[in-house]
Amino acid sequence: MNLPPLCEAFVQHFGEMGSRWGINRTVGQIYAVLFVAERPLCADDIVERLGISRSNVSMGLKELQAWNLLRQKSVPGDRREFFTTPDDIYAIVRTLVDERKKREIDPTLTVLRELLMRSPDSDPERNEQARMREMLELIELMTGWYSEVQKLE
Amino acid sequence: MNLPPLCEAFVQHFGEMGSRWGINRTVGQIYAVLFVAERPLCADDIVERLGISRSNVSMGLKELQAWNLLRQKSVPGDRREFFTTPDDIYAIVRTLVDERKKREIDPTLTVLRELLMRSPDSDPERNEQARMREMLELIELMTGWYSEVQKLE
DNA sequence: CCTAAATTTCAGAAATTCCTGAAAGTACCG
DNA sequence: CGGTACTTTCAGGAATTTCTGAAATTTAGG
Repeated sequence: MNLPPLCEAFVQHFGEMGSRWGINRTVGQIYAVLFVAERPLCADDIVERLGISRSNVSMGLKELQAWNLLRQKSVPGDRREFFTTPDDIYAIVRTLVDERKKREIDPTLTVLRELLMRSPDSDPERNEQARMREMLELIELMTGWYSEVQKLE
Repeated sequence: MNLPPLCEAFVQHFGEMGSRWGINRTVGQIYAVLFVAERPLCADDIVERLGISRSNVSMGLKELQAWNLLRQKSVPGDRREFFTTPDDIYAIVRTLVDERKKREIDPTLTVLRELLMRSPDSDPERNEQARMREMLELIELMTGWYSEVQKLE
């Protein structure tokens, strides 16, 4: 890793946290590098700083874009793409929360609705159903609040 | 898997979500089984319902306990341990959020404080430092709010 | 079109995580 | 104690995820 000491420690930490955050080590490190960089970086800058393969960087950037966590800058007369994280950290956090909701909550909401929709009340699994319905209602309540809060912003 | 169809679908879904939630498939499935069960279950009940090895269940239960997500019941005259999820789903969610904060946020808070503490302001990495400080301040703000809300409950 | 710079894809190697059966541990009872 | 019913630990095999280099694809000039 080819970074000054403070940055290196920061990047290492984000790598380790990456796994706990459902992204992998490399993706976490790429984000950390972009986050502290004082100018937009291109893929090869990241290769150089992290000492990982070019293709790995490409995949990592793709994943971060799928998470909506990057801004793309192009420099006129330069064919390469440059990337930054949004300047406003609060915006980053909002995006993170949104995306996690999309991946971690919404699918469950959908599945619970479907399951409960198509099973009759007279089911032999009546009790289990009640428990699932309870869960569904709590999730609906909480996502409802969340989308209210989102509107206010 | 030895479960009635609605439950099986529910359990399968929680297995798949498990990975997105930082626990693994089996642990997710174990929790789902306990969640819908209408009585406390012992380890062998879970083995039977999920068709996985006894030792895997043991490890899964241990992990769920580390997450504080189980209640333990003992039946007098029976040597086995029985487990349930808390009845109050809202309590489950609170625990989940607490534990995730503990694993996903608090370590970062600690590391950032340490890093920024020991590097002088005159550092050549002044710019990167500023960005890290910004992040630290936002996390402090947010965890501060969170502990206020916690007190109210 | 053709070339060259840059990016993406992807098969399989490397690393990591998960799962199992066997063995060891624990606790209770007679 | 010795036996029994249950639980935990753990080495190593199975499965999954991550990473790489080589090849394919895209893009912008000339």
